[in-house]
Amino acid sequence: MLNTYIKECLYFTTNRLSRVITKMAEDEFAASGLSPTYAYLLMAVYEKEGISQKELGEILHLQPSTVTRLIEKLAVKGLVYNRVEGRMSLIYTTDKGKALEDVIHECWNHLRSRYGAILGNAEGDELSLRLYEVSDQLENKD
Amino acid sequence: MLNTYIKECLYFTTNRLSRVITKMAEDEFAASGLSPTYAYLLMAVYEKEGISQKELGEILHLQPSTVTRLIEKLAVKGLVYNRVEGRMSLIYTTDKGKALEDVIHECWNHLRSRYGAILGNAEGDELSLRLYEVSDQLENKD
DNA sequence: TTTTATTGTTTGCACATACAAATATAATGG
DNA sequence: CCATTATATTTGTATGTGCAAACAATAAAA
Repeated sequence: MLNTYIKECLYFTTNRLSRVITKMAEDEFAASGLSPTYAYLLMAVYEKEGISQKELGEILHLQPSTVTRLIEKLAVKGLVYNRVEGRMSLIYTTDKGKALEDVIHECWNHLRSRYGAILGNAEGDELSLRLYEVSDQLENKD
Repeated sequence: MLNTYIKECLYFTTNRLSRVITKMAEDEFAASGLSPTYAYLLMAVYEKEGISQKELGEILHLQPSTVTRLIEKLAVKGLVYNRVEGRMSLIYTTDKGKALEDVIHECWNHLRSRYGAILGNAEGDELSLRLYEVSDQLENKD
């Protein structure tokens, strides 16, 4: 049965969940005017003003080229700027960017409690952590 | 700490896992000359020759427009053709498409045992099933 | 039967992400 | 100090996916 193939395939089920949860996240983060990935990037910059793109890529687990593009767009929106330091480009939030911090945090909380309400709060967090670890395993023991 | 935000966010961890497993799947399905999604679509057609696009979308949990595009490309490769029946377009495999059945099945097995070797076979299947259910919950109880 | 609503598919557009190659800067070995 | 290698970023290009609107065909209602 195909259903079996599909339900038993981590590729498939992960991607399906990814589509579902992305939609939910976009919905919640809409209040900030950003898509979720941009919001997360911004959060990383709040935590460390002057963070390098390489570090951002490591935290968000995104390719360097992707980080370049994300920052480009955030810069166009005037939320972030970069200062080139040697071969690195260091990222800082603008005042306009800083002004979003609370909103973004709110969105994050909403999202978390939205799926928490459905899955159970503990279960949601536990699943999330599990997925994080599974990614690690699959990436490294390869 | 941002790390907490990230590890505790199902949006984030799911998408990360999605990128990791997709890469692995693309790697394994390369032997078939198809990316994984195309291979799955083809598997669905093997199971039911003359399946409608709507059904395909439901099985694969993809939007109709996406299914249209997938089929377009499979048709260009000569693996599939469609017969318009009223307002529906019914999909059939060509001989060339049928010739891939075994290869695709092999790829599927390889993929499954590759992550099974890392996560444990039972754990892999169990996780996959769990993600399937979680998707259902998030999609419906909304 | 003509009009209206519903359903299945397609088209136009947009976006997130990746890979590979190019570029630019720094570090290291001769 | 120069030549080579390593590192960080950018650019060009491609892909999978979605949404919204258009289209086509059937069904339901008037």
